[in-house]
Amino acid sequence: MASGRRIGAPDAKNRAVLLDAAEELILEEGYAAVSSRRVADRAGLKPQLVHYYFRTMDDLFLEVFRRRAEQGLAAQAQVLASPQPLRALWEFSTDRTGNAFTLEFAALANHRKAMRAEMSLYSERFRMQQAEAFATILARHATAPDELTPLVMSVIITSLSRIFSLEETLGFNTGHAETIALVEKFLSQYEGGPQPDKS
Amino acid sequence: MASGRRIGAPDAKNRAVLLDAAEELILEEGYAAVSSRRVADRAGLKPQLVHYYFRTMDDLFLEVFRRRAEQGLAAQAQVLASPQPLRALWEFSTDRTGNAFTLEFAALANHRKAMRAEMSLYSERFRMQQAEAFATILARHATAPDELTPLVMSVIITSLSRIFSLEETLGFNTGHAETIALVEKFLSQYEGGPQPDKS
DNA sequence: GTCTATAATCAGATAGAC
DNA sequence: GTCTATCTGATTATAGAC
Repeated sequence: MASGRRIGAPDAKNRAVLLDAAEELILEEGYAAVSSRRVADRAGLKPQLVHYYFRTMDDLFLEVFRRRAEQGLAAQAQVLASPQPLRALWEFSTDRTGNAFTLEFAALANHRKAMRAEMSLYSERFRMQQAEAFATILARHATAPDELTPLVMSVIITSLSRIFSLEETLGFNTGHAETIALVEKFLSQYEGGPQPDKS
Repeated sequence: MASGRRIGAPDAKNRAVLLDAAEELILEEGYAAVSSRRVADRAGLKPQLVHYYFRTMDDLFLEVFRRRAEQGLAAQAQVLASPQPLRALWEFSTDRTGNAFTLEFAALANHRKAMRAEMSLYSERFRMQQAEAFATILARHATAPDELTPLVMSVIITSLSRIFSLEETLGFNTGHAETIALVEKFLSQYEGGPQPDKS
């Protein structure tokens, strides 16, 4: 028995309201600005409720992360089912909001063991999901050099798009246009030119 | 006149002591854990002194950033003077400590205007310094495709090494070995194999 | 030029009321 | 199962003492 304190039901309505409020705050002001008081204010609830539904603030952060990560995995699965999965992933990985979250959680994970473990786990799942989708594409292209495995493509695409997104958020984009042109050339080589989305 | 409050001399000894303490704390526990009390404790000084030498905590962060950034630019200039600048930059950009700082400051910059402006400025200087050094290398290689400009090389090398460093800090390295092998091949193509450093 | 006493506010967490 | 009164301590910042 770790503690006699009781905790709210996982499906309680106010629990979700608090998660939403915390998520918004993380995005708008960063994880460091997220306190029980501010979360509660935004949710229209009393601050003590944060500690009723989440044992500690770190628990709250973990739950927000898990929720976003699961949504992200589902969204990425959709994206990878596109007829041009490389191109689709490139667009997907450039998403500003998604990358803003990743930055916040990475900063948190850097100093909190539980968050680090969780992020590592989900990073693996994201990357493997990408690699599996790319394996199909590359099988069709005998021209691909041996070194360009699905995993390598996944690493390069997400690394570049993440840094681009981050730097653009900082208001800095030197060298982006030229590099995007190179990526574009690469994408066209493996999937053909950009096709208008019919969905 | 913004405020009647006085501020400590820029070259005062305790000012540097506080900067050192803040820098250590940012690295070890993250910017969110940096308070005037904790900085002062580590420096062996009274908390109020932080506000004597730095008007606000944000000013302190800004000063820590500037100091590191200037040191970084000097270090990078040395590195780029190497006989194998591409290879040297690749090693340099993989530095864990440097990337940990960048992560913290990026998270801060995401929500603070002054920090964002400062980071943008220095990012530009780092990138241009790299691109200028690479221009010399690429001039010797008529085999380089047109798209692979010095700026593009700079973007790709730093993007990959940053993400690698970050992911490894999280304890996650899926796909790294394969991608590094590809980078290695690329480096050898432009600069020859790894040479033992004689310095 | 250097430092401190003090103000005003906010923080996470828990025991206990409904 | 849901919520609140309350404790204890930390936070930034300033006005004023040396």
